[in-house]
Amino acid sequence: MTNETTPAPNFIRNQVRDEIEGGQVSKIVTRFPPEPNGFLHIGHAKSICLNFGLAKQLGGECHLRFDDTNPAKEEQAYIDAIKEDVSWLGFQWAGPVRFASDYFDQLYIWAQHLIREGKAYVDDLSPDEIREYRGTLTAPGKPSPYRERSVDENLDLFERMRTGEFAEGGKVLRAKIDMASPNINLRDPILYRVRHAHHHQTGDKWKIYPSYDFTHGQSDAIEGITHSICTLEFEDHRPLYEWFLNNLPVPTKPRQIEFARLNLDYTLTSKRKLKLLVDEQIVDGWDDPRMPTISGMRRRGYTPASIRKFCEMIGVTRADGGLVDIAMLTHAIRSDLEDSAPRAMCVLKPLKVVLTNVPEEHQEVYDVPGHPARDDMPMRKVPFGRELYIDQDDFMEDAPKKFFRLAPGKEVRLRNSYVIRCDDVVKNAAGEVTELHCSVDFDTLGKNPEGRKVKGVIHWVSAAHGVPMEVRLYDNLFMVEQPDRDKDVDFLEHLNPDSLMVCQAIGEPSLANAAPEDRFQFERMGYFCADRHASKPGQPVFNRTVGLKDSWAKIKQKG
RNA sequence: UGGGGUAUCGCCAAGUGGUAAGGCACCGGUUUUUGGUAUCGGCAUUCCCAGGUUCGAAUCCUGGUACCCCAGCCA
Repeated sequence: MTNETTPAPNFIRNQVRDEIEGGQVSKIVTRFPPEPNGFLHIGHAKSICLNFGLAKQLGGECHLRFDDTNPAKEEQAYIDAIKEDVSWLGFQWAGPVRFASDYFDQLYIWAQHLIREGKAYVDDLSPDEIREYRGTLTAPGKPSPYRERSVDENLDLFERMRTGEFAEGGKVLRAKIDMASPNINLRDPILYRVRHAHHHQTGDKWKIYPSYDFTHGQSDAIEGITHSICTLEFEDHRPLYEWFLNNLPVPTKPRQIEFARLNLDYTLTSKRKLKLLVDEQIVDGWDDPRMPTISGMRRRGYTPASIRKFCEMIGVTRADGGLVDIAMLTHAIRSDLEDSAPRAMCVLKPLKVVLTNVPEEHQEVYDVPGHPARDDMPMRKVPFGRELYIDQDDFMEDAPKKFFRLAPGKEVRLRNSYVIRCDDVVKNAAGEVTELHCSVDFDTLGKNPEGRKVKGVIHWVSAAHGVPMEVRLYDNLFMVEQPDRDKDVDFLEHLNPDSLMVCQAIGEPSLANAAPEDRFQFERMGYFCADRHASKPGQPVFNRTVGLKDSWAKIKQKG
């Protein structure tokens, strides 16, 4: 039922297609290489859809490889979460889950190879000294005094680094390239650093860990990756990526291609900052429905198809600095759920209505379609009686002309039921409306009233049959388009205090036994998803995924 | 006047010398027992700017401008 879009062309897809047609590549192999130091977010979804999507469409394969070269920041829990997110999005990796750490032995041998070739050396400079010697953006660096050590000494020192003889920060292995290069990545980049850390995959085997630069391209080469797709900030690393491939006896020569990362309105796509929100308990974990993480969006009610569609919509380019309108995302989920979500009525902010001309013992049950356009969805039973709840927002005492809902003396259609007229407004001592007395026109069930038009339709729930339930409404986590735009203002300053609103709602009986992750359209209110943690059949808890488009809100705003 | 990139409608984005796709958003009509959906129509004489080449330029050349990335023993 999901309207999966056909793949849009983009410069990478076109290039790979040309290479396949031209015979330069027989089978494409890509990889998605997350570091297990946090949860995946919507920006990663773009990369996942690109890498897995490309492989799928062009008859190749895509690997899942954890880029686990920094044990201090990584955890098994993140590995588990990432695997689940990729699967949930609907992608299967080829072969086993892979780890850069699977290649540590080979990488070590290749490091020794560079030393023997005179292309790598052990440096004793401190971190601060290394920074000084590196120079600046405009000034060239200068060679370390340890740069010309002999091959034997380097080999010996490197071996002793491995066995844990030296302290962290004391020694590093560096490539000997060019300290005066205008590309800072070529000023003798660090290959290995000493880390006496326990690694989630390799345990305590290693006291040294390879850097990203020394690991990534060679891992690609070992796996036979043909196209190593990454984001634009790695563009400056490409000469280094290629330097390793050209100076090491690697089995294949992958190519790195860069694309622009996703920037989304009102959304943070920085793992570091998202982690802060979690650590400071500003949100309820990585999968809080307000988080732009894959798991947060899942819990909010986004479907895998909607996220895939969004990624197709935004395209893939090298143009940076752009900012995607969040409306694109909400459009993607609405268009999916419009077709697939069964309908139900649920009153979020209940206001009691007594139908004075309906007898106490009166009972009616309607058979209502589960979806207005799909007769393959099961019908549901909707009971009706003397006392109902409607939403507070559907009544106004002093209603403007364009307000088509209920007001004193005015008529409105109860969705799937009769037309009623508001006769009396009951208030408490504080002057607040507590109850409405209305009368039913019994000649309006399934037909329009005689001689007049009733334009408004509102949803309702029978008071005697309604199911109380918690419903959570969400708004943007941040109040500004780019919460981390200004370097001098803490992004937390922009937090939206009203990003979560909890309602004690009353839903129609068909909602009572919803299973976790069941999705519905609450008519006129939006799309809702039973919370995968808190919701239980018989005691449902719903999260609002996204509201329906609301043209009344626009009219109201204009005045 | 360090290096590497990018500039096409409010936003995303096709387009690769032959006379500006599409989506989102927005505006208006029709249908509608969801102010939803669906459907119809509108929405860049112009492609960052200025010159130049050409019968013809968003596409080629020259010179500007703006924005993004790089000085982690992070990835």
